[in-house]
Amino acid sequence: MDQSVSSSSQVETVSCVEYFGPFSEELGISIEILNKFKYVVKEVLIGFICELRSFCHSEDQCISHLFALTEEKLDTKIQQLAEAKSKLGTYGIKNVNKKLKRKNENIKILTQDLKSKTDENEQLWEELGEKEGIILNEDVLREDSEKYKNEIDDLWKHLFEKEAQKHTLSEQQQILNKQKVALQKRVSLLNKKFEKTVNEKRILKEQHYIEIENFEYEKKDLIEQIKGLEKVNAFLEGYTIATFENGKYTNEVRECCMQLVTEGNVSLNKLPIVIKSVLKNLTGKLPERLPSKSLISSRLMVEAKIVACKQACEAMLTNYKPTEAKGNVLQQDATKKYHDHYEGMQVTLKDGSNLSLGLSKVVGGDAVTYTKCFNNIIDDLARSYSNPDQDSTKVKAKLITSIKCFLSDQCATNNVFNENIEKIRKDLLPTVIDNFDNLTENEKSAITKMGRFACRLHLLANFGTAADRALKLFEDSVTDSRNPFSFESDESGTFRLARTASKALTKRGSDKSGIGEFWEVFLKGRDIKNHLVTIHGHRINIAFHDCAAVYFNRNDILELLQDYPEPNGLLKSVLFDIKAKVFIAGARAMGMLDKLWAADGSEPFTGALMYDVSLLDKDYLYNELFKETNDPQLDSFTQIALELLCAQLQITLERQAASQLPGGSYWEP
DNA sequence: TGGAGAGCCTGGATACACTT
DNA sequence: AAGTGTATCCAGGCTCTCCA
Repeated sequence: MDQSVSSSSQVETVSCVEYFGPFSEELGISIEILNKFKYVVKEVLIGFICELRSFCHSEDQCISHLFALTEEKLDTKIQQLAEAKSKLGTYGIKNVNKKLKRKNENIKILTQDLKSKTDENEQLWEELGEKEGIILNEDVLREDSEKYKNEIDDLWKHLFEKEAQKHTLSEQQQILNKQKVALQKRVSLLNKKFEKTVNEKRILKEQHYIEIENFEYEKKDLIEQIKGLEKVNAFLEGYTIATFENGKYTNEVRECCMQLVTEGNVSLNKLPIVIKSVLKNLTGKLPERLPSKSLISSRLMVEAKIVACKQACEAMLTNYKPTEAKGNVLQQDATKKYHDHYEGMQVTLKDGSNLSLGLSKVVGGDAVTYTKCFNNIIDDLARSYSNPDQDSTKVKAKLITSIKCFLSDQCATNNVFNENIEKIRKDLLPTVIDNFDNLTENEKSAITKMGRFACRLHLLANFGTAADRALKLFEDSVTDSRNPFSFESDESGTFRLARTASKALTKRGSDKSGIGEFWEVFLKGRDIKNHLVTIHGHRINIAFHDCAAVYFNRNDILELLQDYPEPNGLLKSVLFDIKAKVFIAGARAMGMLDKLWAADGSEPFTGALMYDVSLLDKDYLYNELFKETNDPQLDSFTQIALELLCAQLQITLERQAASQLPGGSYWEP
C-alpha cells in the first residue's frame, strides 16, 4: 500500500483503524487532516495495518486518539516556536554570517577527517581480508602438506618396488630386442619376395593383357548365360513365370503390355486376360503377377511414348550429314474431328521408311500454330533422346537440320509453315556445321535450300467437282436435267443419279429409304456383282467409279425399280434418272475416264490409251463400258460428254499441278 | 420404326496408400 | 525415393430396352 489515497469517500469506506494509531510517526506516516473526517494518507508501510488493528477497535476511538495526538504535537510545536523567537531576537546578520562561516569551516574539517577515516577504514578492511585469507590458506596448506607427504611416501614405496622389477625387465628387454632383429630381417626378406611377385604379376599381366581381357568378357558372358539359364530352368521347372524383380516389373512384361495396347489394340481391362490366356494355353504356365490397369495407362504408356520418341530420334540422326543434298522428309497434315483440330507429323527417312513423330491437338489451322506444334514435337523427341540433366538444344538443332524436304497437301498454309521451318533450319545450320560462315555463297545456298512437295491427291478430289460442272453444261445443252422427285440443287443429273443410286442400293446408304439388302439379293439371283459403293466415307474418285457402276447395272436398276411396289421418293428419283439417256451417257463418260485417259473424245472407242495397259484394270466394268451399244445417240452423247469433261479436267489440272507440268519446277527434277 | 435414356465398357487422369 | 496398387471420377462410345 505505497500509493496515496486521496479520495474522502474512499477514506470513509475504508476502516480508519487501518491508518491511524500511535505507531504512525515512528513508521513515517504522514497524515494531512482536511476536516473532521476527511484526510489524506501518504507513505503507509506494509505491516502497519496489522499492528494498528490490535490498538484501535472503532472509528470514534481512532479519531479521538488522532485528535489527542495532534493536539499534543501542536502544543510542542507552539513551545518550540516561542523558544526560537526568543533566540532570533539575540541574532543579528553579522552573527549569522560568523556562525555560517564557522559552520562551513567545521564542515570542511569534518569532511577531510571523514575522508581520511574512510581511507583508513578501507585500508583496514583490506588488511583484514588479507589476514583472513592467510589464515584460511594456512589451513589448506597444512592439509595439502599432509596429503602430499603421504603421496610421496607411497611413491617412494612404488619406486623401490619398480627398482626391484627393473633388473628383471632389463633381462627381458634384451631377449625381446634379439627377437625383434630376427623378425625385422624376416620382414625385409618377405618384402623383397612380395615385390618380386608383384613385378612378376605385372609383367605377366602386360604379356597376357589381351588374353585377360578376353577372359573377363567370357566371364561376363558366362554370368549372363548362367542368369539366362537359371531363368529358363525356373521357367521350365515352375508353374509360374517371373514377371516382377527388384520391386518392379521386368522389361519383358513391360514391352509385352506396350505392344499389346499400342499395336494389338487390346483394351487395358482385357490385357491380363489376354496375357494369361496366351501363356496358359501355349506354355501351360501363368505369370507371377501382371501390372494394373492404371500402371499401364498412366506409366507404361508414358514409357512407350518416350521409347517411340527415342526410336524416331535415333532413326532421324542415323548417318546425319546436314551438308548432303539428301536428308529426312518432313510430312505434315491436319484434320478435324468434332470441331477439334489435330496436326500430325511424320518423317520419311533416307532409307525410305516412315515414322510418326507426333500427333497433337492444336488450336487452329494457321501456320503459326503448326510451327509451334512442330517445335513441341521436336522438343519432345530431343528431350527423350537426351539425359534428364543434359541440355537438349544440340540434339534439337541436329533433328531440325536433318530435315531436307517437306511433303504436305496443297493447303495454302503449308507454304508459310515451310518457310518458317526453313528459316529456323537456316539459323541453326552454323551451330551444327563447322566453318559454315566460311563456305561460299553457292555452298551455303545448296545446304540451306529445301525441297517442297505438295501431294496432288486433292487434285483427284477436285476432278470430281470439275467433272460435275462439265456434265451440268453438257446436260443443260441437250435436255432439261430437272428431276421432280429430287431436291433442287446445282448438281448435274449424272452425279445425282450416281449419288442417289449409291444411297438407295448399298447397305451403308440410306437406312430409311435404301433397299441395299434387297438389291444384293436381286443381283445374286442373276449372278451379277454389285459394284456400287457408298459415297459416305470415300472422297477421291468415287464419283467416277460409281458412275461406271451405274452404267454397268443400268438395266438391272431399271428392271428392279420399275416393278418395285410402293417406291419411296428416293427410289422414284433413281428410277426417273436411270431412264434418261443423257445421264446414262454422262455416267458412261465418267466411267471411261475412270478407266483411261485419252487425248480425244473419240479415242476411247478405238481403244487408244495414254498409259501402259498394265496400269489398267480390265474388269467387268471395263468390258461393259467399251462394249458396242448399237445406240448412235448414246455414243454421240457419251463423246460430247467426254470432250467436255476432258476440257474441264485439263483446266483444273493445268492450274493445280502447274509445277509438275512442262515449265514447272518439278517437270524435270 | 426411330428417338430417348439407361447401362456398360473403355480410356484417361488423379489422390492416396503401400512395398521395396 | 521409386515403383506400384487401389479407388474414384469423368467423358465418350456402343448396345439394349422402352415407348410414342
